[in-house]
Amino acid sequence: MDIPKAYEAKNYENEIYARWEKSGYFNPDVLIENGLIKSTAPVFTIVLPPPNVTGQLHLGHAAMLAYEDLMIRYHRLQGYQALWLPGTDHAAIATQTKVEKIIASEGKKKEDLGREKFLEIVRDYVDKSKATIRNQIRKMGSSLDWSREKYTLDKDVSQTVYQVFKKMYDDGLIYRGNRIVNWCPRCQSTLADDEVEYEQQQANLYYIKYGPVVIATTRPETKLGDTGLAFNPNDKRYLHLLGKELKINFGVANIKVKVFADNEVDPEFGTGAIGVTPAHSQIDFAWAEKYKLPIIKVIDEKGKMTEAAGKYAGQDVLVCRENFVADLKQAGLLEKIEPINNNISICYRCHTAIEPLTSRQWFIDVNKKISRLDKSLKELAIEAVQTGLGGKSDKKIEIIPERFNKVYFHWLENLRDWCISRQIWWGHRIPVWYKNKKQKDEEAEIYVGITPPQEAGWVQDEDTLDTWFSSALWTFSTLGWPEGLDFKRFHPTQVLETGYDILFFWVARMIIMTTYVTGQIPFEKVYLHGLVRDRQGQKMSKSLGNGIDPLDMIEKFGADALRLSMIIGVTPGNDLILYEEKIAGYRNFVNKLWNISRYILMNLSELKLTNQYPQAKTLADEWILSEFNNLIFQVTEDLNQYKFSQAIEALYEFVWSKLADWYLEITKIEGNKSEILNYILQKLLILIHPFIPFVSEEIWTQSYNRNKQDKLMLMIQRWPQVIEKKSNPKIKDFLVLQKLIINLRSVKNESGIATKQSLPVDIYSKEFLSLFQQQQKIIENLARVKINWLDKDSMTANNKVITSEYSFVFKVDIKVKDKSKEIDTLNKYINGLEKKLKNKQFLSKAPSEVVTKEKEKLNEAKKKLAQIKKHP
RNA sequence: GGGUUUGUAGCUCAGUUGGUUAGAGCGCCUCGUUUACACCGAGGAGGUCAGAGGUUCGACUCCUCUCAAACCCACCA
Repeated sequence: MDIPKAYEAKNYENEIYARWEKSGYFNPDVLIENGLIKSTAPVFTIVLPPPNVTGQLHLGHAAMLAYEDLMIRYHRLQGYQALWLPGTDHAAIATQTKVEKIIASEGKKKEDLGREKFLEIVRDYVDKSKATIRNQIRKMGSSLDWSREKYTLDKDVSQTVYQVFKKMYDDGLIYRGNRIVNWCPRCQSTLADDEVEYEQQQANLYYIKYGPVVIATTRPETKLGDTGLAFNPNDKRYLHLLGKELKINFGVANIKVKVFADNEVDPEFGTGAIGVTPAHSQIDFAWAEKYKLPIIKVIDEKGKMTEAAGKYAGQDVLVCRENFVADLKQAGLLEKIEPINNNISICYRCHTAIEPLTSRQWFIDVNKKISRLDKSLKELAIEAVQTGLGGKSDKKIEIIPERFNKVYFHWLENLRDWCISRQIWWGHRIPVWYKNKKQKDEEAEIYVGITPPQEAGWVQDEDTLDTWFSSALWTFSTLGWPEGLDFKRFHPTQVLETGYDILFFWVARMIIMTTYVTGQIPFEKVYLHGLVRDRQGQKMSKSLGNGIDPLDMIEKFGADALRLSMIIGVTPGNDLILYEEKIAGYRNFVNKLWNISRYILMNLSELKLTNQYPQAKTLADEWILSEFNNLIFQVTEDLNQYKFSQAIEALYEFVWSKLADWYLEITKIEGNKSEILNYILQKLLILIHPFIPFVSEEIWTQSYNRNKQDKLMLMIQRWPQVIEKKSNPKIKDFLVLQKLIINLRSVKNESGIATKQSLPVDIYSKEFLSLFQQQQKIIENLARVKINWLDKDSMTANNKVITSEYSFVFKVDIKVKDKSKEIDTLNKYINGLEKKLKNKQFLSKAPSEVVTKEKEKLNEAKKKLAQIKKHP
């Protein structure tokens, strides 16, 4: 048989994926059509978190694909209708920015091209990018149903987007308002609150004479737009001013401010008095609503001062700041400047400083009660996780790990209205038309619809929707909501698996929108994975240059090894540290499995698919079958509880430490194991397939599917059943046997005796003599010794004797290392146990089984000690 | 300011509801090519479980505090 010694993943993986894909079996409908599962089989659905169309596959994606494919393949093997639905996201700002950069390198600007021409270029770019990412996803072995692939800008998906917009508008949940928003002057667009990041910065705190008081501010130029003066109600310094309207003279400009007191003012900061600028600060805007202050916008969308800023109109914000401060100084109004550590808000995409300003935008009202439900969006989303919605999807959403519940609730409770309009071109254009007027006109007559109004002359809103608006609909917009058969079959989905970093951006918003639109939860479980970090624990990123390219790793070690490196030792919600040696280590495991099957194939004339439980003929057989049975139980249990790491660790341990290191070695001694090896290999490949699909399928092909028939492929086999629940009492005998062999090897090794030299030993055991005699061949072969059985009388103190915890004794005519250290630790152990057993509290309060156990331990230890002392 | 997580062998991590002399992989040391595998085998060294208290008959495990690291939310006008 010409099976290579080493498994070279890259020689097999592409061909295997092609076979899987060609079979059509990623699509549950095809399995039904072929009679491989019943149409009544339970459903298990995951929608793939759609990667951005801009991107290359990175390790975050790779991890996501590994976990999701694992779940899908497990359920497919369990006989479910397993649907994993692929798709991509148009990623509005990210994509537009990327293409802008590309055309900029050719010296072009999007404004010169015009909207339509620019969008054409973006579409071309997206087409290419999509093809790349699709193939990269395939490289990981992802068993996605490509026939159902979706894209956020697909016609039907877009249709759903517009439909939902209209529904929300009709329900009064979407409104247009002139409110404060986060404005990115570079992107020239609004951002949602959670798209804003913060960065610490050294800034100046300017103390400015402000009529009768002094205020402190880091942004003097905004003071031109002040309409209020605030202090804390307990601050007696300013109480006399409460309710007054003050004229403030800045020398170069005059403003009018209303004085009010609010608990949110910190009297300790600065002078305790604040100039309030409703148009350019989130909290000031809220105060303006509360205390009915006028709103004066002094900074525009380009980051320049407006007409309202008087002589500074048209200046850049920073230029104005400089000029204004100079003017204040001149007028003797600048008291002092203090350095201060300040958090400034920046755009999460381009890190430009955010300019909060008022603007006429579209918002989703998260607090308004939906009349037919008498609940707000916020309440609905909380309910979905807290108690469940009742009705068809009465399950409540379970977040794994659970601790993220708290984070989720906290976020929702503090959620403000969500600004959904973006001033960029790439995305879903807002389905709103204005009659003969420009959208800036507040009084414009509005038409909201899925299609444009019939009459001529209506002008569509220039803006597009926040990319997360369409992503929020993803579980049902991809399944043909509301009438599609797939929607009825596969929604709610079972699991959403994604990174915890988009819990708010995406997961929470899906819950908000889906519960509102469909009355169902979008998914039953949320499995959150962590971030992939480098060896130093740093986040992998392009700018740091510490990123590992998953495609390189696949090329070098194979997709299976990469998958293992991201599953083993990883728990949900926790970050994972990845580096090349780790992946190489798991490549070795894959190779080990390969060689195990190689050995089996070389020794077995024939491999047969069978469900016949094999007959155990020897102690070793009993042991391995019992261990394997436990393994089936363990892996199934762990996977049902989403403990992926524990499941594969159990498999790893079985394959390497039990099957390869012991049982296969014993087959070389006992021979004639085809029935058992056939059984174990067959079922083991099924158990391990969700973790390492490629190598398992390849071994399967060589063992059970040499003609490469679709219907015989591993990916559609049935998950093995646990045969017997009780553990076999004979197993303990095998453990004793192992112990003896390990002890013998240890003696040989430490005495410097060559492994291959067959060492003569005398063995005596009171308890296990017959066991050892029965297993003599195994002992002699595995430990490389020649046994002479002793009876008790022939024991003498003259020979060096080794004891084991199972109270057997063997003596050999060689030097054995000093035992004093072992005696020390044993003595300590015994003392501890004796103390414990003399303790009346322990005897009375501890459960009797524990006490018995401790007594047994003490006896064992004493016996052992006695034997060591007798034969030092 | 509020919150979360983490701290166990040189490194990466397990350790189920408190009941072993605390485990694994990698790395390290010694030996080794025996009918699959050197991407291997055998043996071995290595830990006062961050620290201090407390609860308990008993704590790596539960509670409190301290120290250290990472992250999230709010935000300083």
